[in-house]
Amino acid sequence: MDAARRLLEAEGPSALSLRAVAREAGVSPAAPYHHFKDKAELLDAVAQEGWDILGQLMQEAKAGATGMHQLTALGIAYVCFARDNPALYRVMYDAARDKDALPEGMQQNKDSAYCMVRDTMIEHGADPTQETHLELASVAAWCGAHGLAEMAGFKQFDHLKDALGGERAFFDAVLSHMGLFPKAEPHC
Amino acid sequence: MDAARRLLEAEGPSALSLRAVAREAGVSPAAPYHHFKDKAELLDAVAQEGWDILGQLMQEAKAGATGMHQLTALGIAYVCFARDNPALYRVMYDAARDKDALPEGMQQNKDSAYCMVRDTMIEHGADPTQETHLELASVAAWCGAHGLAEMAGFKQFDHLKDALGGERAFFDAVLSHMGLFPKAEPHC
DNA sequence: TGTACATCAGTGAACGCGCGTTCACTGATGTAC
DNA sequence: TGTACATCAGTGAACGCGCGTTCACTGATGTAC
Repeated sequence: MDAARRLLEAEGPSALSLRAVAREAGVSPAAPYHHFKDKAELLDAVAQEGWDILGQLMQEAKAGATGMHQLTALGIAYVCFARDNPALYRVMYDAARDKDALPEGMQQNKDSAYCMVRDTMIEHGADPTQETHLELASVAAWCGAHGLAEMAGFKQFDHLKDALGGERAFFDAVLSHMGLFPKAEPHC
Repeated sequence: MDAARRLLEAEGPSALSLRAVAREAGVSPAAPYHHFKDKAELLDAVAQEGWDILGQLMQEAKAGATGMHQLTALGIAYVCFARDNPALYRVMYDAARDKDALPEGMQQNKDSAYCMVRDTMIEHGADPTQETHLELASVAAWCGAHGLAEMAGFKQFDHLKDALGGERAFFDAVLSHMGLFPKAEPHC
């Protein structure tokens, strides 16, 4: 797993073959089969690790903010994770697309990234009895953050980052345009 | 190009090799090299075709709506395009990510998908002199639509689609939660 | 109207490569009696 | 304390595969004089 993570950020998602991972781990091509059924299982494990890390980072981000700003902090943490771990982020969503589903438990586990968004909305005024409305707001926020995460690297938006005074300000400004995320407090 | 498109929707993006395209076109593996410098050039061409089609569909969607609803119509058209051409959509963004940029002209050509969003906002009240604000709103809308396009296929949201009475209603509800897209008129 | 030449889209065979996976196997470590 | 056995993480060689790309070549079509 360590080798996979190392390789991923060094060479990108397309370099993540079973053989390459074994090579990086200093081990024969057959060795990984003692730990994973096949390539897909290894990739799934890497992806799951990614979701766990994301959840953890978002937890920390939430703890470092107050009130409604917690929601923005979650969004920023999400986008920063994607920026800092682009290859891992890709593997996470590739795996999800393969199964046409986000990882199981994403909507159940209290400390999953998705549930944190939902819960934070409830804590700050969303009506938990309006189940559909609440879920829609969470999905919308999730979509917005994911969209931004994917766009953020494009050159076309460099001039906006400059105009706003940095990448973080850009993230903040885009998210706050979505209505779901209030403008952030001035720190990261 | 036709063979590439056919193959893409039949077998998915990972099946889109030069050899496979040649095979699908009923031609030898070397033949494509008379039309494209290498594989990347073919993929770029396929992606560009995708952007053109997307722009066209959005144009039509806009023409079929009135007032502020045009913006929602654009968003829905975008998401529907991604749903109907998932593999092509993937190739488009894969190519963009490779170059860290959306296709050139995306922010210049009047009839590009991105500019249509921007222009439609201006037509319906956005202040064209507040350049940064206007661009941020466009980017936010684009991010939201892209995020939704990527999430829409996940099983986790099936129950929301059911609760709302269909996929289109789901798209509409999520987009309207983003503040940038007013609720749609009741048609597709 | 002919002739010479250039262009073009194709062929088919070959290259070297990295891949996922399987196989029989080895040696170290843990465990039951 | 010894002995027999099971488990475990590994080896290394081999398999068949599809890939991108290159090569010298072919035949049809267009064009200049």
